[in-house]
Amino acid sequence: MISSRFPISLHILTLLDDANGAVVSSDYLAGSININPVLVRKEIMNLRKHGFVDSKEGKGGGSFLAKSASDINLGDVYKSLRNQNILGQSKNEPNPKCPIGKQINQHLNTLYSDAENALVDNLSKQSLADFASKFK
Amino acid sequence: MISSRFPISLHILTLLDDANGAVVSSDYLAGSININPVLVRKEIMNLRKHGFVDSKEGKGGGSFLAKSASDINLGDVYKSLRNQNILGQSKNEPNPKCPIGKQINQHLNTLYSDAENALVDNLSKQSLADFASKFK
DNA sequence: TCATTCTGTAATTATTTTTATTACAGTACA
DNA sequence: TGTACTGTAATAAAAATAATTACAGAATGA
Repeated sequence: MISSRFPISLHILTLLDDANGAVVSSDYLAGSININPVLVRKEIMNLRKHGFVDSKEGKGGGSFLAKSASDINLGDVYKSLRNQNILGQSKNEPNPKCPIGKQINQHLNTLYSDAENALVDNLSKQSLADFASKFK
Repeated sequence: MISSRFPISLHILTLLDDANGAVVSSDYLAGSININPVLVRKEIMNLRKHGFVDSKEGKGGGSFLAKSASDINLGDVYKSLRNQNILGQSKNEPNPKCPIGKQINQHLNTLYSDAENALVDNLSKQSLADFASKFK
């Protein structure tokens, strides 16, 4: 299943788009998503690192989109969440003495990265603006 | 990340293909995958339910492919693992008082099922025979 | 026929991953 | 200079996964 971080990130971005440039606090975001504010701040940290949002510290601070919603594409958001290669990464360690087990991870990884590319390509067809427009 | 059940199922199927019709015990499978035999038997139960494999009880028993490896396609294997719709299914319950939160799951689900279709279509390009041939 | 070697399956426990909570330093505003 | 935020670490709680134990039932073959 797509990491639950993806819906959180998308939710944040959608709310920020909805705020129309206004600064939004992590507490407000957490309230809408219904998760802990610290988790929100962690996701924002990632979104900021990837240039999707920016934040302002201190009183009256919060986050806002760092670029136009039409310049943020959902495939890129998805990709921003992977450490290396999200989808597969079999952490399982098959028996190296088995001729199949020995090489299966290598083949699985190829399979996964192809499949994941197809998924990302699909997500990339949509911008945050497209997605957010569904709420209007 | 794709459920870790997918690699397990694929591993099982690949080993059964490799066995060339011979009956393979869940202990042997578990040994190659390096997981608990009971987990293997559970996956086999699912694979059997979907007609990919069949099993023989009792002494000398085990599992074997129920159809030709070229008639088993990886997209179908993937699909056999989902309860309803694997990928997304935001279990998160956003705040219903928030105009965005209220409807986001509905939009996420659409997004997910499109993306998942793209992924499954990609996997469907490959049969078990194609996959297994990489090991030779 | 009966000991043996399997499967099927439930119940329980252990482990890992995910999420929430607490805490507090630092920043900016008024 | 108090207040309302962010940033971040550390810890605890909860949930999801996986392993283990256990045992009934099926098929085989000595």
